Amino acid sequence: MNEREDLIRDVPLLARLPEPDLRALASQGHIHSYRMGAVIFSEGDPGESLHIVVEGGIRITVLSGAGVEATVALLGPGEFVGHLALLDGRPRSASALAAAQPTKTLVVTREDFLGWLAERPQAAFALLETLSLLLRSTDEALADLAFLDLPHRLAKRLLNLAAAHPEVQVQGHGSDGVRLRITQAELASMLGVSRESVNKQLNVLAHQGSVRLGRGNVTLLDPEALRSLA
Amino acid sequence: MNEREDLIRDVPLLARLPEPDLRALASQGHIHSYRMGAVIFSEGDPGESLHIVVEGGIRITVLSGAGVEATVALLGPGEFVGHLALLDGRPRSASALAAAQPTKTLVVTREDFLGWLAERPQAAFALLETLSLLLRSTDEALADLAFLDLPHRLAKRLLNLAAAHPEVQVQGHGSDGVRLRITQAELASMLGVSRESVNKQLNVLAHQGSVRLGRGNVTLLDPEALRSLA
DNA sequence: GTTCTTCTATGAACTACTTCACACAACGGC
DNA sequence: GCCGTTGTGTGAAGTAGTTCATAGAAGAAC
Repeated sequence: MNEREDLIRDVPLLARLPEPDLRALASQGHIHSYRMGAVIFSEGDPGESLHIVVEGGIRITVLSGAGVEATVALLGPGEFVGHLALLDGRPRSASALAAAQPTKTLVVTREDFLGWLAERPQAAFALLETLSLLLRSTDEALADLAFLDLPHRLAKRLLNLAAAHPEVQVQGHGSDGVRLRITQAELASMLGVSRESVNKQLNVLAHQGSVRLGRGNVTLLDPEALRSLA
Repeated sequence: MNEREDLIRDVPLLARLPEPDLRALASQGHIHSYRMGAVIFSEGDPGESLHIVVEGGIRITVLSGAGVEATVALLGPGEFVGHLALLDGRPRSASALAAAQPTKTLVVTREDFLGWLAERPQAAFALLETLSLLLRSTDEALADLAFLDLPHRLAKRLLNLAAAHPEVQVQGHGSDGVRLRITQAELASMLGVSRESVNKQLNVLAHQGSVRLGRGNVTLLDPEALRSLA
């Protein structure tokens, strides 16, 4: 139970909620398990639940225009998907797959959530504030995409990812850094550009010494240099 | 007072509210007047109020990177700006100017709004749903920008604008259509491309007969053709 | 009516990305 | 160990957008 509560506290949508409310919500959740590659939900499905990653990972994909599948986000433990479904009950706007083996999620259904919310006016208040902040950051991402070129956007995204996943703090052989577990293809579809472009720009950064590249990971060596770029 | 109430009902953020709640909120608002070009608020200002356009128009601008001012939206009567300020009280993320002469806005301050909201748990609920829909549409716009090329985005935007401003329904000399009062430069900065590109693409549409171009306006002649493009 | 400003129109040169093609390195399965 | 798969690295050719330059037409200012 305590583990669930910790998880739910890390969901930005819910983080500002008072402690007892969190506890009550966590106690209503159920744990689901998925095999690697299993479909958690598909684009167009009725949206009925929030999934918080307990173990493993979730890959969020959308079908863009010509049926090309693009990965728009990768979620690790503590991250979540489906928050909008709780509030408006609309169909899923993206698909979610278990990306790592074994993936467990804490599931909160819309029904449970709404029942819980109805008894807690204070919580609705906190949620409004949080949603509004979310909306701001999406607006900012939109402006970035429209106005910034790839070098800027890449630097910004790397810093964002580093801030969101403070997990792996690599130290040793003369260079510290934050290591992001992400492929260049995944970065590319988050940035709305091709894999090759990301690769080239990452190599520019690598030659400057701002990052170190590896298979399936990028290590940020000089966040300050990136920040001045972004 | 009744006029105010009508206005507030047209704000998407508030439209789902029960009638008496709307009335109460409207009665707390004040009418402000601005001369053409007057600054309503500036990027970075503390966000303390919602403005609903009563008469005239508001131009929303942001400073992109190299200090280039871009118009991100144009608001006409019934439209509004500053909704996020009500909820999170963050600094303004864009500037607002009176675009037409004389511009009057109905202003609801954060303080009034929060006081009003505290007494209406039901309203918070409706707001959550609305905000969540807003967030979805912003997410969609983000995906469009990343995946769609200009012809698609332009067609989509024209249809969106037409749906949002059902005002001017032109009929006569053999061709009906919805006329949008917008310059090509404004369209361009909404789409994140150059004015020239918008002009060229609009002319492609004009030669197909889907739209008719005029100075400061675009008339949609064949919405179906646009829809199949978008 | 004349001038000034804003808006539309269009072409030429440039650039940031794209797609395609391919080489190779790392890891997992067996 | 070997092989299939997934990921990185890179160059060549193409393209959708850019900027710059320039022209004319419609309105607003006086």
